Amino acid sequence: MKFLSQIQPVSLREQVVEQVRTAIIEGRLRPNDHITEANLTEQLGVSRTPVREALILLEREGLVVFAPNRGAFVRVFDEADVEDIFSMRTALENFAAELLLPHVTADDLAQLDSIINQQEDAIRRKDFNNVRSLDMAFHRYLVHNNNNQLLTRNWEEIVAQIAALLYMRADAMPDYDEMLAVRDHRAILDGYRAHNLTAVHEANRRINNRVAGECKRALAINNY
Amino acid sequence: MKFLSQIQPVSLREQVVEQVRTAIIEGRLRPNDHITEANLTEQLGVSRTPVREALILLEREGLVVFAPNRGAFVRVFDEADVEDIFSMRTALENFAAELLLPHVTADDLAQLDSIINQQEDAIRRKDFNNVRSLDMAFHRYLVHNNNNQLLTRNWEEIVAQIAALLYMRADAMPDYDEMLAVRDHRAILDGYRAHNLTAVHEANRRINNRVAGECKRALAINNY
DNA sequence: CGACCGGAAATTGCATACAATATTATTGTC
DNA sequence: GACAATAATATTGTATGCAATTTCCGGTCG
Repeated sequence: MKFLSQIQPVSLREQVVEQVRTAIIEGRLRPNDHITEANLTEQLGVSRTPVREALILLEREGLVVFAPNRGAFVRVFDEADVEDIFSMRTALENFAAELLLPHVTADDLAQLDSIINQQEDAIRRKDFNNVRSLDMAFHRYLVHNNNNQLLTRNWEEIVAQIAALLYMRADAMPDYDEMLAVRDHRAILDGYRAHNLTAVHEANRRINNRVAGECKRALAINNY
Repeated sequence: MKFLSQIQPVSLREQVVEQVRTAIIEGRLRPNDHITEANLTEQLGVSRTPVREALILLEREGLVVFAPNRGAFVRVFDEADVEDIFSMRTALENFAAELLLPHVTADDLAQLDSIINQQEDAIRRKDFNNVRSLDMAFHRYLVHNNNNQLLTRNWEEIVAQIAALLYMRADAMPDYDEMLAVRDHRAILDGYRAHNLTAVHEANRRINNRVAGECKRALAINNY
């Protein structure tokens, strides 16, 4: 009987990608910050090669941009980017709903409900880091459950960009009402409960439009 | 008045990506072929560094896979991959239709019609390379016209994988009726002409399901 | 004749060295 | 003191070197 999973060597490159991506998503690296290979090399204690390879991957993910011979900068999103990101996200989550709705189980619904309740608690405790990760966990559950690798990958890529945007929104709008997200999630969950695809699509669209609008306003406030 | 566009230095890395990707898409590199850095270095006359970086990017694109310490291999798709790819493609092209349909112009429709006619001609002349690129051009027109960078990128990534699959289909089914694609494209175009989103969605779904089925059978025939 | 062991070859993963380019600081002139 | 020319610095882009791991092949022993 198999009770252990294969050990995979995880390359330095992937570890660097992971760390820098997390730093951007968590807002320790801010839009337009200059990232030099030398700096990362120093902080991480590895040579330029894996650092460089990691930056190239992050560029493809849309989290950093290169200025030729000048280095990498944390990507600054403009209004058009925000529009693209959220409309694409809507499309992907609607697709996920099409895949999942026919097979959704009672256990799935219970899990999702539990995530929402934990998020509500975290908001009450003002534990905002957990709020964010629980918010993501809700959507991630809906997307990952379909076992469509392409969907998962494309969604994860977008969600990293969104995470960065949400940190910016939090800066611009310090007294943002986090409970809105909880209500939104309940609307989506209700759609799944009712096996009503149109309702899920409608909820996704409404939510993403709202958040996109907030991000655009936040961009303006932080004048990027 | 601006009449020239900026010249951008194109890195060796990108050139290598381009060449290897094209080789895979055009079937000069076949599924499971072993790609070594040394081999590419030799053929392309550049050092290992840009070659290596290119392979890492191609892995992210899903065109090659790495076996740790053994090298890169051209990716072999299985039935589940095919299912994922074509269902995702349907989702993306349906999304593209949502974006484009409200703004589609008479000129767009004429361009698309012209592409279809050229494809029909190419089939009659048995100019199969052109058939393939015209087929892609039709879909690409519909996707690129939306100016949604994310959509474009995700679609291009998938379409590269599909191109590789279609070469495999051609091997397995030498007397495949290429005219089917022409009829399909006309169905899509009719949907756009009638400003009927549901019709476009329906056509996309039907077409992608058919082609996915063909690719799965081709996989079995070539026993991958 | 087949299984097994060992070493050579192949191959990547990471580190470092060198070259090219862009930015910044400095110096000299007016 | 402002400005231009130039030198110095910072930084990437590319090439090469070295170590670790895996595969392959030949030889030896049962």
